[in-house]
Amino acid sequence: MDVSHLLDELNEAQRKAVTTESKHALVLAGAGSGKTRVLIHRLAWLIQVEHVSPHSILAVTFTNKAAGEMRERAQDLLQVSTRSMWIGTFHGIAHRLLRMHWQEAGLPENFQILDSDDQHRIIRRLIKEEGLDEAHWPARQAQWYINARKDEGQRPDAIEHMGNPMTAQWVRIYELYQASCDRAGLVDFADLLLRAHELWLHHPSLLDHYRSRLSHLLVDEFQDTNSIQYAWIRMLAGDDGSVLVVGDDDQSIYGWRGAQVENVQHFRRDFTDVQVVKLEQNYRSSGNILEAANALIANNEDRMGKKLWTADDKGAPITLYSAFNEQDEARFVVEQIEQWLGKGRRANEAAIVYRTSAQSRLFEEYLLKASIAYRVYGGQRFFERAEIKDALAYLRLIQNPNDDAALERVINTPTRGIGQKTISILRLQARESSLPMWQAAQECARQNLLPARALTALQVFMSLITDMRERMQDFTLGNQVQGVIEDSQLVSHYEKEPTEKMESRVENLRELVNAATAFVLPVEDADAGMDDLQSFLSHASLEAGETQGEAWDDCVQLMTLHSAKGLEFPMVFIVGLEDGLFPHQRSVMESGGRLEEERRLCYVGITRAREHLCLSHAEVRRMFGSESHCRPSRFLNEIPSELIQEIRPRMQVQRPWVGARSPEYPKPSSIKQDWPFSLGETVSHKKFGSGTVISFEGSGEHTRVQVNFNHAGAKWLVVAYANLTRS
DNA sequence: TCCATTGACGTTTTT
DNA sequence: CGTCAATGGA
Repeated sequence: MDVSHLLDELNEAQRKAVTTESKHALVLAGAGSGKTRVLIHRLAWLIQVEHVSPHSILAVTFTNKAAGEMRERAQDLLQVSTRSMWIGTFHGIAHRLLRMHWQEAGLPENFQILDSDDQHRIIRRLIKEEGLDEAHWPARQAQWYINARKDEGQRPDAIEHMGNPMTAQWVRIYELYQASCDRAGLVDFADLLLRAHELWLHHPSLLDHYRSRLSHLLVDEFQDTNSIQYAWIRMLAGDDGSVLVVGDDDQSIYGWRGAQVENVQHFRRDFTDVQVVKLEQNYRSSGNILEAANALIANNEDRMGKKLWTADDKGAPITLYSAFNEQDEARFVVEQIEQWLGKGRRANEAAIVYRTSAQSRLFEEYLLKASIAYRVYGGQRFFERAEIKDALAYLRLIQNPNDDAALERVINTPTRGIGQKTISILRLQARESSLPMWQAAQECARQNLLPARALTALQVFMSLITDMRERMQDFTLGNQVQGVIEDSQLVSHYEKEPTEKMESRVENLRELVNAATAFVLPVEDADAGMDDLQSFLSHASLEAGETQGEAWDDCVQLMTLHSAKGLEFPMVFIVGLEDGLFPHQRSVMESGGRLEEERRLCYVGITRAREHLCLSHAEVRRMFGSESHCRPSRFLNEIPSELIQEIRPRMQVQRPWVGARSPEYPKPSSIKQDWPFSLGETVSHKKFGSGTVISFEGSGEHTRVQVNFNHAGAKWLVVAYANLTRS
């Protein structure tokens, strides 16, 4: 068979990875080096050249987006159905296994997935019930503790607390939480992975079956795997499975979430016959940008070591703007974007990237003022909205009345006279008898433990749920959702809210009905024995849906550095490069590689840029209400200065004085009006060619401008005589 | 039950 | 400075 189409467009290193004859392969793929392409082509190679059955391939990623993209691209390249291939996220695949083998996994058939919000509520409630001081034992920390233990594969009984009362207390909370989830048939995200691992651990015959079936494993973003994911891969691979992992240790930015970069090193140790391939040719960024990235990341120790290079030119210099304060920074960035647009470039080619999400606000403000459309990544997701979760909670109760998280959510939403008192009686009863709350409620009714009024209210609620279930048994999914929203009277409940919010909430509920109506039960879910409702609910938890806006909208993109990973833009602004903000204060203080992770984050940011990279920092920034002077980020010093062109206004006006609040305070933007050009603008000169405006001086006919010419270097020119033109 | 005021707190986020 | 959650009064 002619396989040239699989190799033709690959470079040598990529080919080596795709055609490897070693049993295992570790592909160290630098940013923009075509790692997804390698993964896809390897997949196709296995099928078309090595004649591996698609049925035997498992490809895992971290995000649904990546999984979807992989399936799509594989489909395109192979021109055969990818349906029989297992392509998905770790969580998605674990979930599927648990649905198929719920009995062996010790789960009820109708178990539900608990998202982190629900998890938080449960834990908080539990800590209260225990009578613990919430200031001393914050639910957030307990949640973090539990998830961290699960990510390490530890169940409560396996944790040694060695007499440490602190640890003992956390373990106790973990135990209580787990018991409460088990009673309710709830499985949290970390539990999906842990249980999938335990499923094989405790059922060797099942493991054998999957080992012989899934003989070829492909793992994307390997540097982000945590202990349990790594253990799971190892277990599945066994002695005979073949594993190819792709990752970049320099882009490991999720250590704080349990990701173990060490897995990249361990892979070579734990697997035999591993071919290591480094992909270092970059197809994304210009030479200057890559050089900056290389120089920066070289400051990290313990790297596998890679050096990106490109066949392209050096490209435009990296620009650096030192703003007076965060307002000035935002103003500058927006002005640059206006120029970008003025050159006929598109808004969605530009991205503003920052360390903390709170930083987006000012940029939004200035973009709004300039009437430039923008989109902020990482807002609230569709299935996480309160009204959607309420509606889903009713559906979950229909599916599984023991789902305590769902019951607590809607037992009094809309208000139906079941107050805190009644609910705590139910909880108490549930705890004492180790029953889910639904059954505890029945018990309370039977034993007459409630005042008449509360009892009536409770019975109204319970029959509402029971009636819904019976009435809607044969409904289509869309009608079920519609029916639940009607019967629960959620719409009129939300209509009582202040106008603006209410409209979008009601609109969202309508959208939920649309989503349910359009939902098609995926074949693999049907295979795993799920019905429409169960599959829909699982999807809602596992992929909480689009953040907001459509990616293809022509908007300036605003996002944190974390969410920028995997994306690329012709024009990238990395803002807020100040010590304390980026690197973040908390990372500077804590040791243990935190600072190196920040540096990797910066590396990720830099390597998002294709043509233009613009860095900025503010000298004064208002944080938590008070102003603070900020040193430029140490990362700026780690980028060779010859790659950076500083754009620095030489204001005739005094620098804005700190804390000035007078309204007539001269804003940099109003000063700019007098100047024919703006900072950073590209201009051209008859003799010197084109260059960038980097500074101003004087006013009126004496205005001088400093231009850094691409060939002639930096020059001061009197605007009145120089005859500069915009380009 | 609902609204208003007060108080604590303040990375990064996908599943 | 802003947000969110908890508390307390009507």
